[in-house]
Amino acid sequence: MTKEEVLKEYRVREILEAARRVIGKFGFEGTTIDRVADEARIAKGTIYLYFPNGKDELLHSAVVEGLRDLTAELRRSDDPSQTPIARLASMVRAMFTIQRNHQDFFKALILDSRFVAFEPGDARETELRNVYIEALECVADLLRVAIADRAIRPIEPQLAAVTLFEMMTAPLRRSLLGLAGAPTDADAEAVMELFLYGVRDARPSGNGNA
Amino acid sequence: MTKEEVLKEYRVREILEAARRVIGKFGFEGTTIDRVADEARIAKGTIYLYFPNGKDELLHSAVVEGLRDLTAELRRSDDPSQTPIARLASMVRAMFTIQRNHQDFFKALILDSRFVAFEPGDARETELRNVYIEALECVADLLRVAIADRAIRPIEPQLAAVTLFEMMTAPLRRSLLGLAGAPTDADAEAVMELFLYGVRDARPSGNGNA
Amino acid sequence: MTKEEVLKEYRVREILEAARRVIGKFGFEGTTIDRVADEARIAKGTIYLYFPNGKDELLHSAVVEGLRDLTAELRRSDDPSQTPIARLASMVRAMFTIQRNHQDFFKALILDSRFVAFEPGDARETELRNVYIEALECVADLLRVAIADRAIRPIEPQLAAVTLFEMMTAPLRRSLLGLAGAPTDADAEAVMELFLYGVRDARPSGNGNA
Amino acid sequence: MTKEEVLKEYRVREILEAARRVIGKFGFEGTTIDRVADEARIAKGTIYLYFPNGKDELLHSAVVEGLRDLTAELRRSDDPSQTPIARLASMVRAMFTIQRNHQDFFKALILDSRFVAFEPGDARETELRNVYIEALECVADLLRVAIADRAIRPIEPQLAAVTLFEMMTAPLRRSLLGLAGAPTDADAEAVMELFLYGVRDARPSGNGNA
DNA sequence: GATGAATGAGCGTTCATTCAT
DNA sequence: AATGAATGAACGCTCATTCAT
Repeated sequence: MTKEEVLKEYRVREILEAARRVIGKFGFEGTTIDRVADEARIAKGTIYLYFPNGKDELLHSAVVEGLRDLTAELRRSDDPSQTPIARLASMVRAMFTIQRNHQDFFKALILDSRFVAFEPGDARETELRNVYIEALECVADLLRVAIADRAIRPIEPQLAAVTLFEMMTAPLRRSLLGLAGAPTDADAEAVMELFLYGVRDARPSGNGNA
Repeated sequence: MTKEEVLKEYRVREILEAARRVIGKFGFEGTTIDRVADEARIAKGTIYLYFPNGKDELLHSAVVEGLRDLTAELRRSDDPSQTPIARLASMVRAMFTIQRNHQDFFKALILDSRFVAFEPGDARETELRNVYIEALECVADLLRVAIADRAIRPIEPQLAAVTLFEMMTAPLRRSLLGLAGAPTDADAEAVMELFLYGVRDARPSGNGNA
Repeated sequence: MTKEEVLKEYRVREILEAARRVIGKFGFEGTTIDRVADEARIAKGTIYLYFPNGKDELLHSAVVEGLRDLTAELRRSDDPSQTPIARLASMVRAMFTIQRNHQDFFKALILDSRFVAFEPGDARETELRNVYIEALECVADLLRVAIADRAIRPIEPQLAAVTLFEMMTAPLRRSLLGLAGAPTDADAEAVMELFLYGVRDARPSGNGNA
Repeated sequence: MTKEEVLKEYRVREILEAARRVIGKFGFEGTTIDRVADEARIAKGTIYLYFPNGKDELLHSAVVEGLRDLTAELRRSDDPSQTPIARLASMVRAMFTIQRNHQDFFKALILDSRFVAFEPGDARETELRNVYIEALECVADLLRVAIADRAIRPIEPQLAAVTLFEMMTAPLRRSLLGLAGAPTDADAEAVMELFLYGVRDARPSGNGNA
């Protein structure tokens, strides 16, 4: 990689980080090129050197990078020597940690983003899809292992993974509604337990109607 | 109710429906007063006769009405003579039906909305919260009954309700990612089963590691 | 005059009075048809029955009527049996009284009005001119008498009349600038004295340089 | 001063001059951002670079600048080595000159401005007041000197100054009413004489009734 | 005649984008 | 490469005017 490329990558990263902070502070709708430039301490025009396609591209990249970080973190937190269930629990905890660390950005990402809002066929839609799927597959792969291991039922792994992702937003949503404080580790455990066992009462004396 | 009030309510409804269609087509960010007026086949200024506080109020009302419709539908679908579990299943199916009927709007609502984006203390934030909570409580109440009935475990009903709400977006999200077709009744069943039983393998020979 | 005409004149008067109150409260720029209609307790559309040419015509008429009232008041206050100087003093006092009675309206009229803002040739410009001149001539005629009477110098009566009119706004302007309280009778006397004697020191020991 | 500051000041001046021309042509109510931008041959948005607070700020600045120019001109025209009366006469002549040079603008300023139209407490109201008072004080100070010098009577200098200001608008008003041509030097002399001596006939044979 | 709901031109303002320096 | 002044399309909103009832 040439010196120029290194510099370029550094600049791109700086801009994207600034964009994430701005998104966190002002939401997607409140994110303007001016604010990102200010946050990155560069001139507005400079952004167009690194993101020639403008704002859409920049926001897209910021979201993609956020999801990639998420994926990377999920992978880093994984310890294949553990049982599948323990690994799943680790992943859930890891996602909660990331949510907490980049809280404002993920809050915006979850509540405010148009996730898949590009024109059908737009290359960016594909990329966004792929990076989301990649995060998903971390979990789905683990589910496949767990299924093979008979640790969990033979359900559709991808649907279960999406479901788990959505479940993890529940404590955040509840917090935003003022129904609870910020998500805690206890919430991570609660979500994990719901995901594993559901709500059904398994006690022998349980009411067996369905 | 006087004739004027009837007419006014009719107009308000027409505008809100137009707004919902526009939100569905263009997302929240792409929703402009011009587009709503065009969609409602009225002049731009007319909107301000019925929504004097402008766009924010209009979007807020559209979202609130959407959630109210949801709540109403949940209540209508409920048959208290059934077992709690059967009633829960009905609710899940009802929500899927609504999602299907107003698919684009709910897609925007779920993926794009700033749900709680008003200034803290804004009366609208409170209303939005309340109407969301009302929908939530339909489910939470049912969960309380089910718990009393020992049909489900003594979990925190409100968290479980939020979680169920989030879970129900999973098939929609999956569909939007191109990983599956539009949500079906089968998806409703799958979500219901996950919610009830979780993913854990309950077979006697199951691998019990945790 | 037919019954219809009487009614019409009554309505016109009501609307004009409402307009004057609104102008007083909100200034010319803040005067809208809606506000005038509200103030007159009639429907917006009704105004167009009596002022088919719309807002410009209405404001024009309100100003004209205000000036006519002023003229009428000046005439009513005049007592031809007095000396010209006493009659002038009465007129100045009368103008201050009117200013006080319709303070807000005249404040707007003096400070805010486009007095002669119509297209050249517009019939309304002519009318406005004429009604203003009519008020002016009340004073100018008196000045002519005074000149004939050798009570005042043989100056150009019309210019002197305009000047007196402008001088009378000085206490109001001073008040609006916060440099003094609302115009008082003492201000009327001071203006009158300045108009009669100027500022020059007439004392024998006075410094005679010019 | 850096090059940027010079350029900025130049632009601000250009915009303000354009604004003054537009105000002169269309009056305050007819002054739109579009027209000012057109007149200044810049894009509408550019105005907001130099007047971030928008139209109110722009109009305010235009008026303030106009009054400052007036004050500066009054000071420039003053020659302290002359007698107070001669200095007063110079000031009156100077004001007429300025009126002539920026005729349309001052016409609007005099006839159309809401001079003190901001919310009470608004910093701009204070500034406007102050700049007006500053112009006033040029004259009031001179009047104080003249009083000390016994050239004029011991009248209230500030009221006399406001009165003189108002008197100077008389020829302009007369002209606008079509009662005379544009103000001339002769009008300046006439105003000056009225201000000094009033209208009273001082001839020995004069009619002394009051 | 009286109404007021409906209209849409026109306003002030924002902000993504361009380009001369 | 980096800048930020300049641009102008597009937005939310107001309000004088019209017209069906």
